[in-house]
Amino acid sequence: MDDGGTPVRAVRRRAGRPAAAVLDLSGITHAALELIGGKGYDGLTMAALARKLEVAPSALYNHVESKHDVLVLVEDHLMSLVDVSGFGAGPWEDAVRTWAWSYRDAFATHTPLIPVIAVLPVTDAPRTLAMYEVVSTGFRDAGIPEARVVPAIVALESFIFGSAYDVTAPANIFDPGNMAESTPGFTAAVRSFGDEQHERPADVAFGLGLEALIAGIGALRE
Amino acid sequence: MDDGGTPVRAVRRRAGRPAAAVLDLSGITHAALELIGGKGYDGLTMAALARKLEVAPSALYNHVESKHDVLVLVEDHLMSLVDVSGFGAGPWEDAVRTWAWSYRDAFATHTPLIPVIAVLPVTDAPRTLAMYEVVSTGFRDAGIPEARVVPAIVALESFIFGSAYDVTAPANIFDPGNMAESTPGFTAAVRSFGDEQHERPADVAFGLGLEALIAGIGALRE
DNA sequence: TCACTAAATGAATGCCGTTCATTTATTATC
DNA sequence: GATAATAAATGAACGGCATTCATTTAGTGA
Repeated sequence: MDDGGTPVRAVRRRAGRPAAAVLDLSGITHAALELIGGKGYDGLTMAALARKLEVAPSALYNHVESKHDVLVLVEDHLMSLVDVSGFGAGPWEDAVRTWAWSYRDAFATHTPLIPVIAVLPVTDAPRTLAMYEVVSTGFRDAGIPEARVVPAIVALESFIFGSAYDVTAPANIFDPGNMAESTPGFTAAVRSFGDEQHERPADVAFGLGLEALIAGIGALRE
Repeated sequence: MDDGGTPVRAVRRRAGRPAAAVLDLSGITHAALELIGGKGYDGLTMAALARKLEVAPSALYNHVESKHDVLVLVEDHLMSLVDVSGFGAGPWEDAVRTWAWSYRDAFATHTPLIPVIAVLPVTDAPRTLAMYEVVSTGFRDAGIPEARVVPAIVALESFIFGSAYDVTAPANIFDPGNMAESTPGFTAAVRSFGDEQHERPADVAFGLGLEALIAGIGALRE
């Protein structure tokens, strides 16, 4: 596997503008995704990105203003993996389920992007905006009062972001260890949950919360 | 305001163990909170922390293993601000409301801790564990089946964490800007929401989602 | 008394994102 | 067609970051 550790070019490119541009936003995005796939977000550094693209680190700054821009590129790419196909093609509840599960799954392996998305003006991410257009239209057409569409989506997204973290939590996160005696109620609850689970714990919690949100928001329809 | 920029000590302490210990975990925690209060999490560096405590940066490593440990100290301190007083003192729904709103508020100004909490084994944070004990007992006593207590809490927490980010989002985050024409459904929804809001937008979304979760989880009682 | 441990200093390390002067090629203008 | 402006690369440098380590000094237990 190419870890981006060693440049493959035989000869160094000499200074100055090359005949054909080496870099573009799409190439930067995909190189970033490869680095993340290999070593996670720790592996995504401007130096490693430059190495993988066989340029000097400073060359990247002709195309992005900062590393934050790179994260936005990756975020907007991932957003195109979110499945909005259910809206307008069946019951609203099913569309929301498909959307929410695919949204959580897309970002569960990209949690470092969550702080970026959560406060990112939609203008900066065209595919993200396109996703909102489909979803908000789907909510309106399902009968959600227009003034409630945005808060309903925000509530669902907040739940999705938090749940994406949960997927990455270690299996023993709730093991009270040697504190078990002083926390009998919690310890019993953790045991009882562990005993009867078939699905992944994170999936049980996500399913439970999602169905509650769908029911509560669905009740707003008129 | 003390920004921790300049050490106040007149004379340098000479090398070697001092007669009385200068540092302890509580002092480190409170100095960290002061730094965060002043300049946010960008201001929380090991060097700034050392400056505020009037020690060399390396001295901190006699008390914590890494900066991550400092974040855990802060996290566990904040968890004691979460209001669990409602459990056992009135209706379950009211207890959950009090708990959830105070939990979200405690971490809305500390979102960089969320990636830390979300994957932190409870053993490492005694106050966090104590909070779970009260909440899980409250859920069980309210009639939530024992095997559902943990996923119910996890679902609520996921929503709370995501919502904490939402509080910090810029006011114009949903302004579609010059893309408004291509996203008419979303643009109309954003307008309609903006027109009639009285509360803070983040509070409307949080209230909506929280009531849905309370209703859905409450329906599990037997 | 003496070894061991705890807690401080201060110097050094390697990595990080970013900036800037410089070089070269393309594009736009007269 | 010359010339100016712009775009895209290199390579050297910067300050800041968390962390490590040798060293010094003081308290502690055998």
